[in-house]
Amino acid sequence: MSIQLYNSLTRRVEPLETIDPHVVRMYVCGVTVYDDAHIGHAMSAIVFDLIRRYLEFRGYEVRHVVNFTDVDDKIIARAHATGRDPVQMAAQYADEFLSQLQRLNVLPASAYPRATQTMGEILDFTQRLIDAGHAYAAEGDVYFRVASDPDYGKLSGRPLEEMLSGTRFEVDPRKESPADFALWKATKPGEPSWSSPWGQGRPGWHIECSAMSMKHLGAQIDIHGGGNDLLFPHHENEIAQSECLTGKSFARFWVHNGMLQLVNPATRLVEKMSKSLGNVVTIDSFLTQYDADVFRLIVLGSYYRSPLTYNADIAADNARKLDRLLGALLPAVGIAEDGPAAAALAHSVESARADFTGAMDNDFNSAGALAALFELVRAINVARDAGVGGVPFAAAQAGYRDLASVLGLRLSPQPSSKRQDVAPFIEVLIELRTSLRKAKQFELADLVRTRLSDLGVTLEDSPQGTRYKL
RNA sequence: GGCGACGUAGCAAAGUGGUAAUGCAGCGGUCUGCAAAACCGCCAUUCGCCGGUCCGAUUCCGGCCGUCGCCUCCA
Repeated sequence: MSIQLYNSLTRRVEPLETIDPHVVRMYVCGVTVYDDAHIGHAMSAIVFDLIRRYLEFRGYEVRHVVNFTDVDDKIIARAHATGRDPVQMAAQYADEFLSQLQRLNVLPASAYPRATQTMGEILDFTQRLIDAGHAYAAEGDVYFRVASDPDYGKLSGRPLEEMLSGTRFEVDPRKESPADFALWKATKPGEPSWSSPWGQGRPGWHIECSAMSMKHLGAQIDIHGGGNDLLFPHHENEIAQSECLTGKSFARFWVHNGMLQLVNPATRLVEKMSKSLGNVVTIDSFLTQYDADVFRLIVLGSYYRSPLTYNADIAADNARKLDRLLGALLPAVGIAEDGPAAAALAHSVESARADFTGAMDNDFNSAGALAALFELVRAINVARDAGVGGVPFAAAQAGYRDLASVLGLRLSPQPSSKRQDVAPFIEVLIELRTSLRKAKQFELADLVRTRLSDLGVTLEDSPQGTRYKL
C-alpha cells in the first residue's frame, strides 16, 4: 500500500506519487530569524522531520531543504532596536536554531539556504518575471502582477475578485492592483541592500522561497511544507510566481502543520503561540526542564494538521509517558529463549510493526503509530515478567528501538551535568539503604527512600538491585 | 463578512457504516518487608446538538451551537 497524504491544494488525501519513484523532493519554509525560536517552530520542524524519517523508512531518498529568511522588515526593525547589524544578528539566530534542532533530534536537512545567499537567483527570477510580463518595476520596487495569473488563488480558495473587494489590502499608488505583491523592495536608509537593475534594494518575502526551492530542488518538487499560517498569502504567492515563471506546476503536495497554541493566563483564551503575541515558550527553556523526547511525544500524540494546545500539565503527562517507554528497555530478568512467551513476543513485534506502518501510511498518523509502540511496550514487559531473555528478548527490544527511532525518539535521556554531579551521592545512599534492608532495619531504609523521594529521586527495588529515577 | 479546520471518557488523543485504539490520571488485585516499577482487572451502552439517508451512523448528507486558524508579519 502506498503512503496517503493530505494535500492542501486539493483538500483531499491522495496517494504520494513522486516525480522520481524513489526520491522525494521536499521544501519546507523555515523561520524568520529575528528572535529566539519557540516550541511552535520546534513543532513544525519535528512534523517535517517525522515525515522525512518515515519516508526514508519506506525506502525513499529524501532531499529535504529548509530555508532561513534572514533579511526582512522584522529583522531590520529588531536589529535597529537592539543596536545590532541585521545580517549578523540573523546569522546568529539561525545558528542557534540549528543547534536547537540538533538537540531536538531533528535530522539535518540536505540544505539550509538563506535569502542573503540566494541573491543572484532571486534577481534572475525577478527579471525573468518582468520579461514575461508577470511583473513590473515601479520606483525601485518590483511587483508581481497578480492579474497575469489566471490560477491565482487556487491554493487558498480565494477568488481574486473577492480578495479585492475586501478592505484588507492597503492601497499603494505604485501598484497596479492592491493584490500585487513585492518581489523586490527599494532600500531605505540604514537597511541592508543589494544592487539590482532597479536600484539598491532587497528581496520581498515570497520570492526567496521560490528561488531557493528551484535552486536546490529544481523547477518541480514533490512536497512543499510549512505552517498553515503560511498558506495565504505566502504559499499562494509562491505558486503564482513559480508557475508563471516555469509554466509547470510547482509542488505536487502542499503540506501544512497546525499551530501550537496555548492558553493565555491573562485572558484565559486559547491562542497561537507567536512572537507578536509575546506568549512564547522558547525551545531553550523547554529543554532545560524536559528531555527532547518529551516534546517529541507531545507532537507525536496528535495529528500534525490539528492545532496542538500546550501547557505545563501536558508536558508533565508526556514526561510520564516517556518513563513508560523507557521502562521497556530495562534488561531481561530471565534466560528463556524459546517457549510460548518468546513466540508471543516475536509475534507482538511483527504486529506492532504492521500497525505502526499502517498508521503512518495513513497521512502520518503518529498517534496511531505511538499506540502500536505502547502495545509493544506491554508485550516486552509481559515477556520479561515471563522470564524471556537472551536473543529473542534483545531482538524485540531492538525492533522496538527501531520503530521508536522512525518517530525520532532517542529513548536515552541525555544526562544533564547536574544529574551526573549528583549521581555518586545517590549511589552512596542506595548502598547505605541496601545494607539497612539486609539488616532488616526497614524504618531507617524507608527514611532514606522517603527523603530521596522528597528531593525528586524515586527508588525502584528489584532482584537485580535498586534503580533510581530523577 | 469570506475561506478552512475541528468538537470522542477526568485529561490528551486515534479510529470505523455494524455497537469505541493508546497514554496519563483514578479504582481493585498480584508481586514486594513496605513501596516503586511491572503485570492482571475495572474505568465512554457512547462519540457537541437536531434532523435526513441506510437493515444499521460516532463514522455519509443538511442545519444549528461551540472552539480555532487564515484573510496583515507569523512555523
